[in-house]
Amino acid sequence: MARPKEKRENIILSASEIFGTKGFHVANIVEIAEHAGIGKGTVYEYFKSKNELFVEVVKFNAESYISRVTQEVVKAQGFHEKLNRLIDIHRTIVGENYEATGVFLNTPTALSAATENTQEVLKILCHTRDQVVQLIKDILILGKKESLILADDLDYASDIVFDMISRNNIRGFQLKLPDVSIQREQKMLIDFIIFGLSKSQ
Amino acid sequence: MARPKEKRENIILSASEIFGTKGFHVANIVEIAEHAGIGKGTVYEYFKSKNELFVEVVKFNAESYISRVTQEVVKAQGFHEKLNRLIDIHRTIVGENYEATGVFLNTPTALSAATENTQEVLKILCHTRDQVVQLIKDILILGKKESLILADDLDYASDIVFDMISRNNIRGFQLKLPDVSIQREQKMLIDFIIFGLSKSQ
Amino acid sequence: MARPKEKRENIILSASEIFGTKGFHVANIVEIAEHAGIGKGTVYEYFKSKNELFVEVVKFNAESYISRVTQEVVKAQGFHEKLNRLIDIHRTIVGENYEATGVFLNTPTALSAATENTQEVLKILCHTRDQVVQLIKDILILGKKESLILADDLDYASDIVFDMISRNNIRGFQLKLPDVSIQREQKMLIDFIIFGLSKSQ
Amino acid sequence: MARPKEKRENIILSASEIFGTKGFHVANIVEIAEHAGIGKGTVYEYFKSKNELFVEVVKFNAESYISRVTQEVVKAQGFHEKLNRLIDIHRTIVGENYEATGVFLNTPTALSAATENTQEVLKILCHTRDQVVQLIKDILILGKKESLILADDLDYASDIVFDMISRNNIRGFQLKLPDVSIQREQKMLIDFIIFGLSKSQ
DNA sequence: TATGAATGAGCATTCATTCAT
DNA sequence: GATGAATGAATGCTCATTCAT
Repeated sequence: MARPKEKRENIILSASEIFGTKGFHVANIVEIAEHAGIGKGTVYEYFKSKNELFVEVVKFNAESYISRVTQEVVKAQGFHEKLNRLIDIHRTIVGENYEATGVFLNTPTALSAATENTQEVLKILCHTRDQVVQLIKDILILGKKESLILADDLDYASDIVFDMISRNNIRGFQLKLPDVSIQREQKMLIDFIIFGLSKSQ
Repeated sequence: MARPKEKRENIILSASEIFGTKGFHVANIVEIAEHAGIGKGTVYEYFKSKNELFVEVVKFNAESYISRVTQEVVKAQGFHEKLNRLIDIHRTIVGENYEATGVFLNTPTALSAATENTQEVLKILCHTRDQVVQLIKDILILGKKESLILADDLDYASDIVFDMISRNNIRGFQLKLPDVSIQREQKMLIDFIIFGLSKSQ
Repeated sequence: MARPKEKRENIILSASEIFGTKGFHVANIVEIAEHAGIGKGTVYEYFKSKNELFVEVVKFNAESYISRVTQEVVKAQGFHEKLNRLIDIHRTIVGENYEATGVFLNTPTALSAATENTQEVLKILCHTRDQVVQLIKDILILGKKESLILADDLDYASDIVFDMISRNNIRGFQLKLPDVSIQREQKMLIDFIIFGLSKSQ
Repeated sequence: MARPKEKRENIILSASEIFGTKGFHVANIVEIAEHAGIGKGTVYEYFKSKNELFVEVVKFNAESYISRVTQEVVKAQGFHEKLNRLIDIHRTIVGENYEATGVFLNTPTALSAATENTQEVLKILCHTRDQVVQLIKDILILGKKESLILADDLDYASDIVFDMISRNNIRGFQLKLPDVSIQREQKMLIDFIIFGLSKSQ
């Protein structure tokens, strides 16, 4: 017997790409199935409906995103390194699958058309966002301990930093900036986060 | 009988609302026509297709957005007031029609499903964004003149400020924050823009 | 503007034939539409779904059946003539559209597979049956007045007479009996109804 | 492991119930297999197709019906007792499996949707009906010998009696009459068969 | 032999678009 | 110009059937 887990994941991966590229409504099951190299009926062996498949796609990517980001940040030491690693891994993930991963976290509205499961999808995305924001908050707390930052309201600060990180990367990929520019922008971003416009960047 | 121009705008207004609320694919022509108080055949007298209508909707809202923002900023004096006015008017516009206006500027991906005209829509949105970013850059230049900010790369800075302003407002509306919180967050936002995390907020 | 009533009825007539010939599940909308000489989308302009169309088909045929039977019986005078006319018109109607009309009245189970609307359909069929049974009861009352029959429980009697009339005709068409035989059987049927097996037929 | 014969019959029994309850088209192989406690592939080891299974189900029930009815009637002595037993056993069988058995004999049209095998199924049902009608004819011959009935055309008479017996029972179950009423109706039915409406019932 | 994962034909339904009035 | 009846392409989903294990 084939291990269903693998096949299921295969479908999710395929669907991630198609949903990511075309959006929920333009993506269609036949294409997802063909892209996965299976018959369309098979998709329905693993997922009750297109809607359910979509929710699972979002879940899968959200979990994978969180897991990778967390692991990466844990490995780093100190405020600066952790922040850099966070920005790096975020960009890497977005780069691997521009639409399917990073974007999801950022633009819940992008999915608004999924009608039936909008609520469920939004819940997943909010939860994911909350987790990353918490991660960022921990980094900021570290930054305070290291006297690198002074901000008081770390909840707000971490929230805004998350936005900046994800917007930053989206922009990078949308504009297809060269690596050099990306690194330069990343440096500026960190400066901006720390010093705002008050310091010459 | 209404003059053609008025009828056309009537359709665009109606379509803005429906597209904005439901997204391109879930919105349908019949509903847009009914909401405009006309027959669905009439929509096709003014617009070649649903796609074209959508493009016109985006154009209309983008232009209206730019025009209102510009007028508002012009009225204000000095860096602080201009920045505040910009954030205010942005929030006002988003508030008037959450989906149809502000969000468009921010999340090109939200529209990715419009297939045929994705490119055209993206061009409009990028152009709009560029205009606001330019406006922000002018404000930042003023800020530098007033020695309120020090940043060098004002291109990058204005870009990032734009993101922050729009994300900030989206968040406000998504979380349905009370006005008091919004004002508090707006203050924090400006502080963040100017001082980053280096200053106790 | 075309008179919708006519087109609607056209679809019902077409659907009666197809549903009648093939049954609810084998019948399909495209065939019904083609048979009606229209596009399949048009069917949905007049009926919300295949299920609703089916219910309307049953309603239409039931009403038409009742109306024709009643009119015919009213025209006749006396027990014998009324009973003969009833049997005649029943056979005529069944003959015109074997499946779509008479059979419906007789074999509610034939429709059992219509799932969603089984209950609604059954209600219509029961109601129709009740109406004819009442008509028969009135004929039997007349028969008693004319001292042609003696039965006491006319409710039961009319019920059973209805069954016999409809079964009789179904059989005639299923076996494709020639007209002579049908008339002979009709005579025997009436004798049976009146005298049972007690009288030499 | 069960001997093939048993397993085959197990499937037929299971299928009888499902087909009987839901009709040919709504019934599905997975449910039949599950209800039989086997895998759906196994059904195809014993039957070539859903259609063939259906034909076998009809055959099985028809044979079982004939066999039980015949055995029961043989046991009884005299016209009255034989007729009563026939009506009794018919009702019992219908009661055991309302849809799967008695109804089949009665309403060939109920099955009309089975497309491919309609003809084969109809042949079986007609044959079964013929057998019971012959049985009834023998009873009627006995009745004539006992001078209880006078009818000449016993072919027609037995045919009509069959219809009445089966319709009568269907009605009993559809209306869910209490036992008392059923017995009362059974008495009225026999009276009707013998005396028609000429005798006060 | 028994199984159930895989498949794709088949169908109900939606909706952008056309066009006769 | 304004309308909405008519249309059929497009698509989600079901389920009988096959076949590798």
